[in-house]
Amino acid sequence: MVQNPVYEMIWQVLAAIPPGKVATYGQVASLAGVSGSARLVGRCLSQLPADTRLPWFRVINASGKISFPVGSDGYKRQVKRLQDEGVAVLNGRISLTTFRWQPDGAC
DNA sequence: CGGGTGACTATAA
DNA sequence: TTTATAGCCACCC
Repeated sequence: MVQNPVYEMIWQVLAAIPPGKVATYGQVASLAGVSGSARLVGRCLSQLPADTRLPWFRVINASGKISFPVGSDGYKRQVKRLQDEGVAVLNGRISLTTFRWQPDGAC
């Protein structure tokens, strides 16, 4: 259950990220109306069920890297998902300038 | 109510 | 470039 509408907003923003693109925690937070609270996004993702349909793997940190410890289970899963969508992960880093999601603001 | 934590970010040195 | 620090907000004890 969710008590806070913020979480649902985050999920909505998350689902709006197109395939082949990525967004940072701060970006998602901003679009969800909680700008400055990137940690909330991280918390929200950490609570997502393993079988969720949401593209949680399209969310990375502002450094263009995956926020999981390198070599961890979640890390490998995220890299696999990203690569499967055509996102290049080189040296554990993602080119934000190339793959960053640029929302059209259509709402 | 207060203190600690976390899949974060921006700024300064 | 990397490290340190402060700010951020919900959740848990």
